[in-house]
Amino acid sequence: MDAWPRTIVHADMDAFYAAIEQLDNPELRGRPVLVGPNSHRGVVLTASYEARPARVGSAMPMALARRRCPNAIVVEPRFARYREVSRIVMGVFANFSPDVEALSLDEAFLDMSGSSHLFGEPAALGRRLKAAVADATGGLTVSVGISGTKYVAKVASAHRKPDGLTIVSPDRAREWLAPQPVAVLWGAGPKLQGRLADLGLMTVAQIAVADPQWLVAAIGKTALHLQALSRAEDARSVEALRHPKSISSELTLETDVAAHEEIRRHLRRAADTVGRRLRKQAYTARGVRLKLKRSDFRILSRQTALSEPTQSAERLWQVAQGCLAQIDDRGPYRLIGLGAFDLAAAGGESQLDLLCTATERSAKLEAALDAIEDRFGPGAVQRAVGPRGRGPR
DNA sequence: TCTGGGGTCCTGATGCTT
DNA sequence: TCTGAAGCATCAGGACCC
Repeated sequence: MDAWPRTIVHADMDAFYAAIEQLDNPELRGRPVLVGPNSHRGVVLTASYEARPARVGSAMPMALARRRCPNAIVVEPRFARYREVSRIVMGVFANFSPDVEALSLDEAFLDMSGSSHLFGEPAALGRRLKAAVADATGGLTVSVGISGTKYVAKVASAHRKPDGLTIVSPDRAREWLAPQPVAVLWGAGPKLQGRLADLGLMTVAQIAVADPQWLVAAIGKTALHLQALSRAEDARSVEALRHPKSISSELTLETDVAAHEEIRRHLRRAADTVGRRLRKQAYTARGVRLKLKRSDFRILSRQTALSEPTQSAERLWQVAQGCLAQIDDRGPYRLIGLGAFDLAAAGGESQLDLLCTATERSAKLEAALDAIEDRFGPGAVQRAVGPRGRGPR
């Protein structure tokens, strides 16, 4: 079929975390549910559809969400459970296509090009995929968008939520996008939307026909990317195997801190977490980045390139302390984070790293600590038994 | 209203090399 | 030997996404 040179599916689970809580606990069904930490600095991770008429949604401060929706039930997130259901959902997707690109726990792209003989035309394929997900999960719904590019498929899946199925034939994709607001363009967040509005550009159609030189002069090279999307041009393929470029851990503190000793303590926790993830996922890092968020929300960061790749928490911590020493600022800080970047598949570690890794912790203990942090949140082990990764010598 | 955590990508400034 | 330009890499910060 000429109109469908490629068939790309975007599948996005509806209010995933909240829907799982309602699935597991019948008392929550039909009631407004907010999933997120119930701390004074927490934000909503997911709001169930029953809560959304009260104008609450993801990333909203929990305190505000509770004011707007006082009858909502707040549920602490259970990421281990969400990962478990995610594996089931991804397994369903894998039954439909060998090319599945997971974007997060609750959404994925599937390349279904040339499989109409197996699953039928796009509408039939969409219905079968939705039914299979509901069947495998005990009733969770997924919104599906199908088109000829990743971008249009993604916009289509969000078009009719929840439990939607939107099919946009590639030959009318540009026409379908045209009347939509610029906010649907991937990469146009609140800041850029404001700048585009200042230029009188409110719809996708206006971006599509704007003079590219003028647009680049006005908003920079991002303009070319936006304009390609506005014309439904997106050649990216579905990539089943993607390697992470960085692994990080950060924590917003209950109260701001300024003392270096306390900052170092939090860095130790972050280094333990990042080191553990590096080892678990079999990567080494050649760079360490320290991140501090001041009370006024200004973010400071310092990074250091390593001469030797590492996956040792001890090494990450040492380097992060060096980064901390470079910062000429007294704080206080509300967030402390540590990231490892310039990742490579592990295998060529130095003898020193292997020694560090071997002596730091056994794999069994790692798994147990993982489970504890999953159950009780980041930093739970440190809160209970003190800084991790400094076992008896 | 008062703003999480884990990521990716882009941009401008700066410093190094040729 | 010195200097400036160009190209490139790195760094810090910002915006964005889920």
